[in-house]
Order: sequence, then structure tokens, then C-alpha cells
Amino acid sequence: MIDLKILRDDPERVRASQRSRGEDESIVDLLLAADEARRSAESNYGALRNEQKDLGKLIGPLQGRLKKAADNERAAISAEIDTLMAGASDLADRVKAAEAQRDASDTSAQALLGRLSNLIDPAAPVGGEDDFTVLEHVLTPRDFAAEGFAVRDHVELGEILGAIDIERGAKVSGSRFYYLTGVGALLEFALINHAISLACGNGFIPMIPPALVKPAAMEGTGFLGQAAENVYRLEADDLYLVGTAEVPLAAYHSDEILDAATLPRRYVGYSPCFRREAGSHGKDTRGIFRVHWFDKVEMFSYCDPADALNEHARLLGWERQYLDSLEIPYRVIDVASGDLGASAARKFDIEAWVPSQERYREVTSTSNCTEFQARRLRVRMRDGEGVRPLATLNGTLVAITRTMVALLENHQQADGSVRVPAALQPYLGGREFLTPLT
RNA sequence: GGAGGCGUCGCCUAGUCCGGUCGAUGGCGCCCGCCUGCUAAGCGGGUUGGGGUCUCAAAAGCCCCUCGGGGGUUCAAAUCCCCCCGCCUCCGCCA
Repeated sequence: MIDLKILRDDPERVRASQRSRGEDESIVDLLLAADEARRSAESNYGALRNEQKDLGKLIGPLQGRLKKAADNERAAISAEIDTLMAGASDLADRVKAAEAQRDASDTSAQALLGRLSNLIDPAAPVGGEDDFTVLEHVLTPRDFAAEGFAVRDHVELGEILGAIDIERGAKVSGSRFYYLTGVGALLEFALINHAISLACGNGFIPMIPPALVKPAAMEGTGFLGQAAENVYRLEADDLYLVGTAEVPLAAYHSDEILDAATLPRRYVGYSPCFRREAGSHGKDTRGIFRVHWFDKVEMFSYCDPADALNEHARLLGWERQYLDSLEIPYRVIDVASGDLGASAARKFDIEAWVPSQERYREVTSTSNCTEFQARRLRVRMRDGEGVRPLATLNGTLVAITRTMVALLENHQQADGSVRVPAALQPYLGGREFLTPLT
């Protein structure tokens, strides 16, 4: 959620942000009114409650005196108590009514506030999905025609290598499921270990978080708004399957106050990711590019809001370092306002070159969520100034399936074997090539 | 799944039977001041978080809420009643 002070002081800024996301800006005025109502209900309740407590302060000591009093004083004290009690019951009713009104107005203001997305960073390009800005290209895609052979896609390569079994994935679990087999399974472990060791080297604390979370964690990270249809929910237990380790890593410090001196706190989490892919029927149906489940190594950082911009650049830097080590051509894009998640103020994607599609496709993504998630999850920091929300940021180090697609296709050889980049070889027992089964 | 115990403002802790000077005790830690050549000790003070009000804004002040969470009883709830959650111990089951 955003800071209500900003909403009160500069509602136009919030409207503009909503507009640039292509989201409802009428919430702003509804929320302003709801906030006003909430505050007046709060004052009203506070005043009545104060009155009631004052009364209690008079009655209490009298009750005490009554217990100890001699018989001849009893009647007088009782009479005094009765006088005070006369309006007490009526006052209690009014307190109760004011409290109910306070709670109701608070609930409706809170509900509206929960529907507002994060404020867009003014530096982000404005527009929809296709209005991103390309920041940089790294490496040049291979010219397979010049090398004299036809490109095989990852499905074909996966089959030849005995690495990916899509047919049986579908048989057992349905479409958009797969098995990683043989070198495919080994390749996952190699990619994971390489990523974790890179992150640990950069000071991250490795984490294996729960992949099943309570509604508060899902809500707090902003995935139950527009993204809700893509989240798996376990009805019987009221739990959600996470679509990214960002969720349990963000909720890790919920309801906590962290000492500013311990920031930034950087965690790297390895978890399965589950996505319903609602509304993407017919899109990327071939292979493992778009699937309902994959494993991922995700970086997550809690930092001082003043440092968030720099931290975002650092996360992007580590993503690049990883892809550089895999020797895969890619480009970095600055994602446009209309294509950002509810929590993100700004987002950079790295898109790897996919030879079979002859285009760049998203393999990693890093978002600066500023204080948005921290407010919803009540993660705060304390420094000399006091207590206030901190900033959270996240970034993909490796999303297994998409990285595997890029790796297999970019490093394929004429005979169907795949070259293993040097950085990955130690994690594959020194193997320089993945070779066809027969 | 069954039985029992526990949950207090950073940590530990008093209070809960018998509702009102608990509107929460004491210790540790931490912060500020005094003393001291410095440090320690000692002395004095402070130390949950949130909301509201006031203000251009902030601080101070004042008010309300906050004793795991939610509801109830009552003029009044840490304290009584109900539901839920978490932790611990034992039993059962199990990877």
C-alpha cells in the first residue's frame, strides 16, 4: 500500500500513477472520502471512550471504599455510586456504537487502500506491454545459417539429449507440465548450484522457503489483485501455492522492525513456482517455455528506501553477471508502466535470445517495490530518526525452464550436442558437452 | 488425531484463583545526563507499537487503542466466558 500522507497531500500524483498503469483512478477520490470518514469516526470514538474511562476512575475507588466501609457509611457511598451509574449504561451503548462505526469506516478505507497499486517511478517508460525501452544488448546471436545447419528448438534438443520429457509430463499432470530427465535433471542442479554459489559470494543468505503460504503473505506481496487469477489456491486448507519465492521471502520479516544498521538484508531463495497461466491459452504452447510449474532461484532484498534505487541496479547487475557466465546473448529492457505488477514502481527484464523463435524472450525480472510491500506486510526499520517502512526489491537469478531453453538452443551444435559454458562445467562433473543419447 | 501445559510493551519476569489504586511490576539490555584523566562501577532519568488531535510542517503536549488473535459478559477485562492461532511435553501415525 502507498503512504496515505501522499494521497492527502498530492492526490493528483496518485491519480497520474494509476492512469499510467491503465488502472482505475476513481479509487483515489473514494479513498480520500473514506479516509476522512475514518478519521472523524476515530476522534468520535476516542472522545466517548475517554468519557467512559473517566467515569470508571470515579466508580472504582468508591467500590473499594464500599467494601471496607463501616455499616453506617454504606448507604451514603452506595447512593454516590448509584448517581454515577445512572448514565453509565447509556454511555456504554454510545461507546459501542461509535466503536462499530470506527471499525466499519476503517475497514472500508483499508479495502480501498488495498486496491491501489504502487506509485510508478517517473523514470519508467509510459505505455503498455510493447512500450518498453531497450537499455542494452549483450553478445550477438549466432548465425546458424552461416554455420551451415538448421536450428533445433529446445523440445527437439531435449528429446535427443534425453533431458526433457514433455509427453509424459502431459500424461501424468496435463498440458504445460514436463519431466526433467537424465542430463536435464542434472542441468537443473547445476544451474541452481551455480546461482546459489554466485549469490552467496555476493553476500546473500541462502534460503529454502515454504512454497505454500497463508493468504496474508499472498495479499501482502500484491498477488491477490489483478494477478489473482494466476495463483493456485488450496481451498480445503486456505493456502496458496507461491508463484515465486518472492512471496515467502517478503513475508519472512512481516510484523518485524529491523535495525537499520543490519540493512540491506539480502536473501536468495530456491523454490518451486506455480502459475495457473490463465488467459494465456494458445500462447507458447510448445515446450517448456511457459509452464504451470518450474523451479527458480530468486534474490530478495530489504533495504533503506533511500538506497532502493542503487539496490535495484545491483540486483540487475547480479542477474547480468549470471547470464554473462552462461554466455547467452540477451538484452535488458526497462518495462513500461502498464506492464508492471501492482507492487513494482519500476521493473527491468532481461530477455535472452531464443534462436528457434528468432527473438528475445524474458528470462529474468527485477522489481523495485519501494515501501509498497513493506507497508502491507508491516516490515519496518528503526534508525536514529525512528521507525518507518523500508523498501523491498526482488530479482530472478535463474528461472530453470526458460534459462534451459536459452541455454540448449544457443549452445547447440550441428550434431545435436550442446556445449556447456565453462562456468557451468564444475557443476556438471567437468562435462564440456551434453551429447545425444544414441 | 488424542491428552496436558504455556503465550505480558527488545529479552526474562510479577500480576490472572477473588474484575476497579495493573491506566501493567521488577531485572537485564539499550539511550541520555552526572561523577571520573579514560573505562568500569556508582547515581539520576528515559526506553512497545499504531491511530487521532494540534501544526504550513515537525517536535512537544493531549486523547484513544495495543497483555497471541477475534468475539462475549460488565458501568469497568491482562484478570471471567466462548472460538481460533502458535509454541512445548507425552501418546498415536508417518517421510
